[in-house]
Amino acid sequence: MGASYHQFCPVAKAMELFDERWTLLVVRELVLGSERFNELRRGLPRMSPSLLSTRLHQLTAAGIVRRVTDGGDIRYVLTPAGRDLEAVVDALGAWGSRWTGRLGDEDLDPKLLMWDMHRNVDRSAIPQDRVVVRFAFTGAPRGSRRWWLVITPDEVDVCDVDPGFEESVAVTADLRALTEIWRGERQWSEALRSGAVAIDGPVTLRRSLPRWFASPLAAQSSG
Amino acid sequence: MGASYHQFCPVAKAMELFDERWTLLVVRELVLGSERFNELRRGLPRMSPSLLSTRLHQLTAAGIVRRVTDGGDIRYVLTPAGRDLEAVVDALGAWGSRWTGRLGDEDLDPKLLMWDMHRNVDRSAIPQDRVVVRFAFTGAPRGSRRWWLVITPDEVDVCDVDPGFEESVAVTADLRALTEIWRGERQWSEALRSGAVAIDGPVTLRRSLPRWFASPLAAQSSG
DNA sequence: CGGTATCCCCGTCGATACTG
DNA sequence: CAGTATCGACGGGGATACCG
Repeated sequence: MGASYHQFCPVAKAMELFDERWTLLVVRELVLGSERFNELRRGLPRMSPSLLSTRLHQLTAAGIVRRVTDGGDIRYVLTPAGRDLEAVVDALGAWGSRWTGRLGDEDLDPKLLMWDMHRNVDRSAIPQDRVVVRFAFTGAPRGSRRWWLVITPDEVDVCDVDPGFEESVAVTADLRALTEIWRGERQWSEALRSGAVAIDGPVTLRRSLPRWFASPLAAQSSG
Repeated sequence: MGASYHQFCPVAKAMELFDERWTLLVVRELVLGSERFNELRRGLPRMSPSLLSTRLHQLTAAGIVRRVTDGGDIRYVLTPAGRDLEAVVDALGAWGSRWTGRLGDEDLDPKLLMWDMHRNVDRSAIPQDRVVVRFAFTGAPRGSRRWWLVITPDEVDVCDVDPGFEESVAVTADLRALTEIWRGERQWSEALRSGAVAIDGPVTLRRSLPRWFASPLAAQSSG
């Protein structure tokens, strides 16, 4: 746990838990629905596994997380106290959207963007059963420019190598542009018009693709 | 500034600012109305002046605080971005009230309690012009057991030495009990009945004293 | 009153490797 | 998949002294 502030103020008591690096981002991942260790890691790629482990222990000790085992299956779930933190995460996210300004180049991460988009696919907006979307990012480092989302009724997979299936539609995008769209700071329509993003494929897919991805960030900043 | 998380998520961008020790408590003080350097220090007694200085610089660079000078007068005021943080502080305070459990002994601080009470006196609830309240804390370290609040129409002063004026009413209290009352976790009536707190003085003053102090913490946890 | 300067320690965190 | 072990650096921040 973090050091005590020696204050009786509830804000101080709360911040004793949350003023340590990564802690609230772990909570964010749990609020977003991740439950397994390596699932959490994918949402927190720059966090070392040992530190994630430490944080999960701390959050468990604080009564925010419960480690649930079922056979070999291990999941981390929020307790009622943890679920109540959604209000804190939301308040921080709302403030961050409004006031943190333009993203730095170091904040752009195709892998993380794909991971976040993949878990917010709105299947009901997709007019076919199985769709393969290829993403090509300009302005991303070599080796993380090409990605595929394989969307089936049951699941959505992220691949960084060609999965082999025939691609249904291709998105070519400036990494920053697509990130800003995802954050709700830019419109698909504007980005397509300006050429920052291009969609290639059958017209029905091309037209509906922007609605396949239901960004919780954009929903938040507009709501 | 804190190190980057390399994430585009608004929660991460916000936490880059607030995951450093003390930062959000400085914001809390500003939200509560403190404006001068040494006024902030009184609300953050365990924070070194150099660190407070650093934090104020960081908050200024982040567009959360503005340093306003008028002659020799220097004040720190929240910008619109800073005022928007009130929602974050409130969410944290609400969560902290509900879930941080019993205070540790190290969280009890008569000086801080007096400072917080003094700035939340509801003058309109006091039936006289000038009132001197003496506080005697049991369960506090020698040297910080006796305090006085001198309440006049214009201001409220905290003293740790006898101010000389005749005392109007005296409160004898277990430090933890009064702190818990202040946090809204206990009722004056119950504490008086149980003997954890005693009020001595003229009956009119004795009866109305609990309403003189309008705790923002109690208001929050009940609302 | 409103800060800065300095110093040093200790703990956090990051990196990497490794295990059941 | 689900973590633990180890190790080193680096810098945050606590304490104290001091200045305009």
